[in-house]
Amino acid sequence: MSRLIAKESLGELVADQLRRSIWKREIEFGERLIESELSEKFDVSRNTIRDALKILEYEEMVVSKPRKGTYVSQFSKADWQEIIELRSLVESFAFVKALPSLGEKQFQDLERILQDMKEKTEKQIWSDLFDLDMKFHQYVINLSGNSRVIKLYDSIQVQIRTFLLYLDKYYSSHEAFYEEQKELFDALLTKDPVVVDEKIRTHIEYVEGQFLG
Amino acid sequence: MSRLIAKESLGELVADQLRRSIWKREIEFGERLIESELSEKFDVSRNTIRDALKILEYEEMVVSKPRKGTYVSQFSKADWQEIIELRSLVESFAFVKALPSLGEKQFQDLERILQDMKEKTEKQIWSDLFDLDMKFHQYVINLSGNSRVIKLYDSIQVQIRTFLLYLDKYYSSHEAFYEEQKELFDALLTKDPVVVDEKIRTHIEYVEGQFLG
DNA sequence: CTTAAGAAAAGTGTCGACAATCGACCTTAT
DNA sequence: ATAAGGTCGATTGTCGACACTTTTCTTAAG
Repeated sequence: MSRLIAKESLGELVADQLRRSIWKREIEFGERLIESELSEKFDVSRNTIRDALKILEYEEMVVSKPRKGTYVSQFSKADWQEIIELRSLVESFAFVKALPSLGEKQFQDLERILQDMKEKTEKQIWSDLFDLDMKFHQYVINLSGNSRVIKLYDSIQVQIRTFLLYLDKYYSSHEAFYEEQKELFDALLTKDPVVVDEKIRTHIEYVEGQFLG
Repeated sequence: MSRLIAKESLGELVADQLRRSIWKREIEFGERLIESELSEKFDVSRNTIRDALKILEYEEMVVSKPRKGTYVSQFSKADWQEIIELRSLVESFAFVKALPSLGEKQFQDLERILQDMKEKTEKQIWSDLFDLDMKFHQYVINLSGNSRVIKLYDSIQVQIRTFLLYLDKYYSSHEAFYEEQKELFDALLTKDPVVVDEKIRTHIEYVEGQFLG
């Protein structure tokens, strides 16, 4: 990944921290982020903070109104629908496009991730389970080979991660979550574009849609 | 300067200027952009220039390597294929999604744009023709109602505009360009999702694909 | 000549300070 | 009591300066 080649800039580092803080709920949704405060807290210049906020803004994790300030995004149901719609579109496209690149090795890698998920399912550790889920999807997307789609998905995924954090309150069964993923894996095994496309859409709808009554 | 109207930040303003400069070929593809030079040229601080460059980077109009500098993007054929692929995906989705919102008024608006295109076609003014083409597509996309898709398309469109500027060297017939657009309009009139989806994909392929032998 | 090492120049990353703007509070006249 | 208008503190927008990295130039040895 490009991030490993070029050591992250200070701004990206701060953005990572902030993102995690949001995920951990140390920062509330809708909360206002004040540059000078953050500047002091992270012990970097306000300028660097602004860089970080711009990254988060690109990911739609924060919204900033000129001369008003920047606030942590509050996702409405309409927002989630938009995100899911976009994710579904991009992901089904990328998955189908990745099919030709799925060989022995790739399936083994994916199976390993699935295996890890099974463990985490037994241990009931939601956050790890989500991370693995994202890893699984990202792995396939990367095989699609369209760098712009990959980059786009990266930013969608940040939002998805935020969404899944909400989900754990509503989504009761770890096992069902795992089973769903397994079915997706099986769909990939068929290497049939129509099957995969169909499965992706129902998968996303199943995993995420049920929250949006 | 007395830009009292300026809702846009100084950075965005500079980004606009730079974008145009690239389109006008006042700045070459692949050229290195030096912050301090631009800072002097536009008479703003280097910090503001950095903001502008970040915007352009988001649009993929420039590429910047940490501590190395930022360069105007040089699009390879592979890049164009990626862009066209992504455009095709996003646009066919958005067009179909916009169908229910297409009423009397909307068709009239579109017809007017088409009319303008006809004029420009006769006058053989490529750049205006392209602008109208983009306006047409954007109009429909906006009706799709998914703000994330709209935002995504905005950034794709900047690249498309750059592409079309290349195209005019290879694309000889103004009339054919107009006729294609007219067919797209007719497809919309049917309000049939399958027809529209199909037409969008062939339209984009036709207009842009032929350049990529 | 070619190449390597090191000095100088150029350019980017980061910082603290000042200016412009916004929002809350207070005053005052109806 | 309330609404228009003014004042002040808080916060963002913009700037110039310095630190550090990369590139270029110089020069001397092989």
